[in-house]
Amino acid sequence: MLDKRYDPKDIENKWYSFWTEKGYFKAEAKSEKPSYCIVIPPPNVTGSLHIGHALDVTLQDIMIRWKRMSGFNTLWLPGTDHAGIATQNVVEKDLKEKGTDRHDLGRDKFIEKVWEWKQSNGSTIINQLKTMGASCDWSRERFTLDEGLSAAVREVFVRLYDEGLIYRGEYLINWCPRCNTALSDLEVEHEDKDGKLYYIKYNLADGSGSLTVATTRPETFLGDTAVAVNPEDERYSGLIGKKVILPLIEREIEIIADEFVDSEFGTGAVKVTPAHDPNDFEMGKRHGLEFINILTGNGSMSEAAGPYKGQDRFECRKNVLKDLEDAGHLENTKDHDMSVGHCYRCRTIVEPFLSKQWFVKIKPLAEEAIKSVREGDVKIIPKGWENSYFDWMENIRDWCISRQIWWGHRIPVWYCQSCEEVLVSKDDPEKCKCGSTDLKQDEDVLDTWFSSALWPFSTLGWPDNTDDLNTFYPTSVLITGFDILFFWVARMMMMGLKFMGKRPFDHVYIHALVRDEHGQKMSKSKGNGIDPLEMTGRYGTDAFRFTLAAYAAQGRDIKFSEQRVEGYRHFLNKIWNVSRFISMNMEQIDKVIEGSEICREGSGIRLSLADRWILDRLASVCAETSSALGEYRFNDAASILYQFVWHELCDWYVELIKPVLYGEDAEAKAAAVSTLVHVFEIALSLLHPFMPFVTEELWQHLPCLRGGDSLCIRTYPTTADGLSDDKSHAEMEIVMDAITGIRSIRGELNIAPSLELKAVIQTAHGADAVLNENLLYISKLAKTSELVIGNDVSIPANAGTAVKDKMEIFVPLEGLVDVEAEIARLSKDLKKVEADIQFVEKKLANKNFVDKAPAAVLEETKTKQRDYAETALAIRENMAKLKQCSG
RNA sequence: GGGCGGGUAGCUCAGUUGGGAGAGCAUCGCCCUUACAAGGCGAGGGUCACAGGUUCGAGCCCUGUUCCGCCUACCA
Repeated sequence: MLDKRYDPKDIENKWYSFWTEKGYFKAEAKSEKPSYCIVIPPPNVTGSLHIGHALDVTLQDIMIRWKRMSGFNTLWLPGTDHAGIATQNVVEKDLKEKGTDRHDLGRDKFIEKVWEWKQSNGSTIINQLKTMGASCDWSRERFTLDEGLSAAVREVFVRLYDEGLIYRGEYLINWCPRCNTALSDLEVEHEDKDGKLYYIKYNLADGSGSLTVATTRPETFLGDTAVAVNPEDERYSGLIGKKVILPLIEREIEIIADEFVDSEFGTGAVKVTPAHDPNDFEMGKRHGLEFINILTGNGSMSEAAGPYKGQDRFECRKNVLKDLEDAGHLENTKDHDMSVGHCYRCRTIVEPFLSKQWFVKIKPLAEEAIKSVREGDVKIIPKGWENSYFDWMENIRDWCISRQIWWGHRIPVWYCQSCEEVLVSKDDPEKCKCGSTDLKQDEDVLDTWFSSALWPFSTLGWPDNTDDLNTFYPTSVLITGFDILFFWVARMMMMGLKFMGKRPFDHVYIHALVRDEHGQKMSKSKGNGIDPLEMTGRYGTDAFRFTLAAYAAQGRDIKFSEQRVEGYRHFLNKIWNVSRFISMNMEQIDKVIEGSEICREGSGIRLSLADRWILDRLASVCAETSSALGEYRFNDAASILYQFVWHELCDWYVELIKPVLYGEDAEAKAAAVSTLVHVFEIALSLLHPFMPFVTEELWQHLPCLRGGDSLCIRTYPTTADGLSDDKSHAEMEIVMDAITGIRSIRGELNIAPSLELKAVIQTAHGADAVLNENLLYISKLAKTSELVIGNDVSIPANAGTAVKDKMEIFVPLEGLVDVEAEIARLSKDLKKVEADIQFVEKKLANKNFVDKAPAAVLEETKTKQRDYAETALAIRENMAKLKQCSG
């Protein structure tokens, strides 16, 4: 016998080991079955599971388990990302604590250290995925820096280079002075800040006056090589071509005219610093200006900064301002909102920095990726994200892919030290064309996202032509958060189309971001994160998973509330307990009838109304669940199942069959228990993708297993596992009306549930036959001692009443409650109905409505009018009778 | 600067072609009825942000306002 309460701990470990030992998660490289494949968004090896992963993994696992049960050759391919900068930062921090750094160690030793770190810590996140129940094929686990993937990276680099789509050049890029590396545009996070706009006065070289420029970064004036004004700006037209002298350092620069300058902004004159500002960079090129780099890689001032050399950039800003002020050159300071770029790995403010880097010429790749979505080859769900995708793709700029770090895919480019030759090669070259063996490989590594862009095919064996590749590419769906739509999804699109000639996935499902209660992104630095492992520990993985699924409405962020997890833990407990109830009653019958037999038309099994009703509901629920999952409506699927299991199966069906189970009719008992077992088994199957552990545990306790050794490979239910039956559905509703009617009278008048009541039901529209055939349901569920039912019954005078669709219910109150209370209750009801009547009659009095509304709507309204009138009349009569009694 | 999403019950959120607003939790009342008190039964609770418009009819469609969140941008 199961415990009274559900305790998830042991159960989760037990079944996860069982599944993996049996190899249920393993995909077949070749199969007759249709394939279904998801590649996991590889978490960083440095990472630990956060709630975003938890959501991501849960949704993927739901789809994978659903498809696996539905007969697909299913592959969920797991793995991790080497996360260049992040991982290097972690290991460097370790080294720092030990009083050393990577430069002391040297490149090879350092990389060795990182691999050591990876070996001992890299599986943390993988193990956490397992605790979430992820049914990945672990035999296919990949790492972005493993041998196969590295080969793919080199293949891609070389081919793009050969096609002229990869080039090297000196440009202004984003530089993180703390990580000491270039970053792509995407790796810079902008943050709005209340800044200042400083007005600096530059004297004209000829002594004829001065010119004032405005800037947010005053220290960059040290690198100014011009001042620009708009050619149309009459204020400055006489100054173009003249020179000004930079204060403090006394350098002469020219005043130039450029249309870029906005005369409205600041003073209309712009200081031009070509080596430290993207606009100025362009202007510098247009006008052939000098590029003076005033910074070093670590953010301190360079030789070119003259007296400020060696100062930190922010220290320098302070000093420059002070010196300018002292010299009378700081004319004004105004508040100015601006956005400042930060490194997405370490939050340090990034600098536009001139350096030699590798780039991907991306427009040609983007064009194909745009086309693919535009033409519906790849579907993005929800569709709203397509706009963002197009917008980004259409305005895309070349991708800086080189990083000045050590951990990553080293750029496969060698420079001959004897001649000028540049060798780009998949394999390490031994000698140059010139015969020299003195080759030096490029020091830089590739952007981590370069390798993850290849993930959907590199993990399946590419560039080799493998069975996996043939079977599983294109993959079925990519499930991820929108935060990496550009970083990753867009780039996979480009690379997949380019190198496979086919889309990487059929669907992209973009799920919400999990935020805290204030709608803030959860993050370590804010300390507002919810630890998923804490959730699984406290409530069990299944409850947590179900919560995430129930939250996952399309196109809306999740503001996570722990209370809701608690609610779903109660749901698990409910399921657990109905299972106990089933076990207890199993012994009542000799043999459980097979579900297939129960649901077979003409099987000859005598099913009760309740049996037929729950089987009808089951058929609908099977259909609705699958259709919701097919459209990625996870929250709908979850709530359909919740509603069905708790309220229909537990609250109604179990209660309805109790009288049969405790009765003497062996045949009815067998039918009821068998139906209960069947419906429960199907419900477990439907729920399994959402809550794999508890459903497996309970399924294993069921007597007649149809699907084999494990629920996770049982066939997913379809409508054929239920029995559609409109008639029973309609009849059951009549019975339920009678029960809820009596319960309502009892509840509102505070009559103890234990007290048995007499009830008189005046019926219409054939309800009498249905009710009379099902007296037992009503007497047990509504706790009645006597039931009088008919189209023409004698109505008790002093009674609580309820008016329903096809019946009027009377519960004699003699001695039970005071009549005044019931009159008060009825006048409340009457008020409600009278408002209804008013509402409907107003509509019908409107000529426009009668003329223009569709016939069906008009008819419905008229029917309502009649029904309301009847109800109101009945209530008034009942009140009158009560008043007579009391009066 | 541009774009996107949102403002629905005390809280967290659903609401799929426009026909009288729903769930879970919380609240209140009655119950320890032998699957479950992590439970059962019953009940209360909403000017669907605001203002216009289209329509016989608007939470839903259109316009504007406002508040919140996010994305994006070569905003000196």
